[in-house]
Amino acid sequence: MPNIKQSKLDSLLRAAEVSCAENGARLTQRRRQVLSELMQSSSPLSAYEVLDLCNRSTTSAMPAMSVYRILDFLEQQLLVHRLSTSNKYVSCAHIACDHKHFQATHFLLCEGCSSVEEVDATEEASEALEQMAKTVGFKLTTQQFELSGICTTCQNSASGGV
Amino acid sequence: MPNIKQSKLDSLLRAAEVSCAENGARLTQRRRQVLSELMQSSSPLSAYEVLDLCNRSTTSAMPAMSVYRILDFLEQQLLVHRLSTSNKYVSCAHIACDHKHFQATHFLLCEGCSSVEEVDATEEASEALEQMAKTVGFKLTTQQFELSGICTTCQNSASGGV
DNA sequence: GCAATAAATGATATAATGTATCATTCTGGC
DNA sequence: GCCAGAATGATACATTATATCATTTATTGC
Repeated sequence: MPNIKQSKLDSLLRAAEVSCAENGARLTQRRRQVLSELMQSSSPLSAYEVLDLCNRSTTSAMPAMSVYRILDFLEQQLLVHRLSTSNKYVSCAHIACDHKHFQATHFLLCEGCSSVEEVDATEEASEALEQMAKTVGFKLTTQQFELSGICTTCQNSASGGV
Repeated sequence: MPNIKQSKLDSLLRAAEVSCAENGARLTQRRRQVLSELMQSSSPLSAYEVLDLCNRSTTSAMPAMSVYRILDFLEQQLLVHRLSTSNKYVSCAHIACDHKHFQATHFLLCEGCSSVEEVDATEEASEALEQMAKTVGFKLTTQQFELSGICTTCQNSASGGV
């Protein structure tokens, strides 16, 4: 279910290519393919789900190893994010814009439709959590949360499905 | 490395037994064994790590399936918590006291010594996160965060390890 | 352009983690 | 003791992830 238009996909991939080039890296055919599948998915995908999608759309079979390698690469390039609670991957929501990942990034996971919303941490939330950690002497280093909830769409379509 | 005294361990296990009984459940020998290993560990353990520890201390080998079943049981009884970012388990910090899990529970993971601190969510943090979700129309259902950082001990012993 | 080098991918094997299923044993109530 | 249900054992298998070495593809210096 391609939930984005071809033109949109193309421009995202172009932006990703530029972004890689700026880091002295290359967005090869395989990497583009993996990233493209993630961009077209409305929900996070596991490594093997990505693999299946890739092998469905092409003739030359990709080995699992390659998918893991490529996902690692894409994550380093900040083109995809890994959700640690589900061991799945989503393409970054800010590939085409000039958004930088200065703050912590959080993910809102809809229990209804499995969609994911990527949001920046607010000052208030970061501070409140830091304060909470401080009360037991902890000094936070990184923050990335995956929050379960119900998205707007699913709240309205009371049924709770896609 | 048993980081708790035998007397402490015994009283924790007794409390766990009582807690189970109150729910009409039984803390069997196997379940006690698994819980005991988690209580004695200073850091979270994976299912297979628990399995190895159990099989080291007894003659009759426990199958992996049992460990998973028992961990599920103990989690339902709120005697252990599952850390979703690492797929590991820790024994609850509040087995012996009358603490109830009314609020969300968070976990502070020390990058230095791998220890875990269990803390209740503060009002401020919960509210700030809810607010953050609200800005994109999300309604949160559950919250449990695993925050990386450095614990007091490791901050002081600048070396950073146990 | 072409060899030398590095980067990326292919291919195979295997480790690690988690679940399904059915058989067996244990437990409490009668 | 017997029965029903709970708990565990045992086996197989699905899923997820990594190690390793061979091969292919791109880049650089000449």
